[in-house]
Amino acid sequence: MTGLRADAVRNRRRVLEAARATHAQRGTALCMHEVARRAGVGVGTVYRHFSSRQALIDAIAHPFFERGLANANAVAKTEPEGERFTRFLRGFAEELASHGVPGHCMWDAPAARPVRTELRGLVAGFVESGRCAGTLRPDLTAEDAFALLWTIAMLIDATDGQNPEIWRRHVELQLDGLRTGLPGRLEVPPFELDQWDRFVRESAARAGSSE
Amino acid sequence: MTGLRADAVRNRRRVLEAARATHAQRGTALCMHEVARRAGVGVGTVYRHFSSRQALIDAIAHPFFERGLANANAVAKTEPEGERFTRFLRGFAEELASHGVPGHCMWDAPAARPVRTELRGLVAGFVESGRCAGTLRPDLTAEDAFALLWTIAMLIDATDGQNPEIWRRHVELQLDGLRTGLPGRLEVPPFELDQWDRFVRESAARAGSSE
DNA sequence: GCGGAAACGGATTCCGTTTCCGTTACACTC
DNA sequence: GAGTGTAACGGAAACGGAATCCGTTTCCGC
Repeated sequence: MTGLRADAVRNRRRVLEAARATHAQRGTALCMHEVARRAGVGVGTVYRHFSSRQALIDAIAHPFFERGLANANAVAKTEPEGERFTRFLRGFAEELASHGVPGHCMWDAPAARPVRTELRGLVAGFVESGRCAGTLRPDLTAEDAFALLWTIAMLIDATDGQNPEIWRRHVELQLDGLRTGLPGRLEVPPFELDQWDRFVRESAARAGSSE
Repeated sequence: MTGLRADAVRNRRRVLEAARATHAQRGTALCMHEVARRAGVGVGTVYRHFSSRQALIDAIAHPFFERGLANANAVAKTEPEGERFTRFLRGFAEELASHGVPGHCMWDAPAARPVRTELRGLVAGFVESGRCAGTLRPDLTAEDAFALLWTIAMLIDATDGQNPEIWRRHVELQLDGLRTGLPGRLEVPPFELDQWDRFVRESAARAGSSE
């Protein structure tokens, strides 16, 4: 990244800013011409820095995951074990709703991979803590939590965080349903992390190709 | 619809068949040229019958809802009150996974509106029965169920029904979480049907415009 | 300041949707 | 069964947006 020429650095920053501004208005339907125009550069330059539309959106997604991670770290530090997952999920949803969300795509954005991995580790820890503390059902897995996060993100993203009555209610219903209770054992086995990874990759590819 | 010239009727049928075949292979990323070629007609003809790509996809969505409705009717007739919602949701998910699903868009497809409305009424009935029978949590609303159906559909649709380990597990986790148990009262109020309708409309529009 | 590598910009290609209009052939009359 | 009005057809072309290509410009080490 360093070793870039001065004008290149400047333009890269401008393009990113323009992309963020455009994304804020148009969502993931942003158009490369418009980003270029706003940044005061040619389309070619946009493509020099971000090899595709998708790559540009990925780059925008990065700060979102960073905030998520900061959030998760705060939760890990300040919340009691039994409450961590609940607090994290609520915060995640609010964050998703208030700062425009890159859709499907963001779940596989290469730029954000390390951050996402770390975030995932923390979430897995929250699930474990909750189970040990006896506040989450004992057969809940980290992967179940990831899938849940994904569906909630879809619900929120579908209308860019409008309709809070709907997604807040959904989140609470979920949280309540995951508590320890008298529900029976699930007859369906848990799935593995790499199955989830594959799922995310495929769904992102599918969403990308049709867009 | 009737009063159409004989050749028009024939072509309309051919286009629909071709569209279904193409959709089965390519998902909602089908291309109008290809549909036209397969149907042995010109693109113009496709557009005469279906005013846009979206309209064509809507038309494909119709039979899906009809099968869903048939399914729901069967459930209403044969299953005990307390089990209806569970059985319906499982069947809905399997159906979604096995017959290619039109994505976001289908939830607002005008062609399927009457069928969808009827289906929705039945689902509301299932929720009510479950609550009365004491198998579903008493604060669950029909609208909660619709939102749940939507998120499950997204999960399944994201990889066209591949990854059954993931979505089956998710469905069972949901069903188990909705049972009567000792979970607390939700602090978040239920939302209204028209809020849900607005949500669906907006999300479909958003998904459509970016495709 | 000079040379050449790096970066630029936008015309161009590519690909998919949608429109438009000259042609075709159905259906109805006599 | 020929004649006529018109619904329906087909496909060429316009359009819109992503991605590429290449001639031009700018930077920076010497």
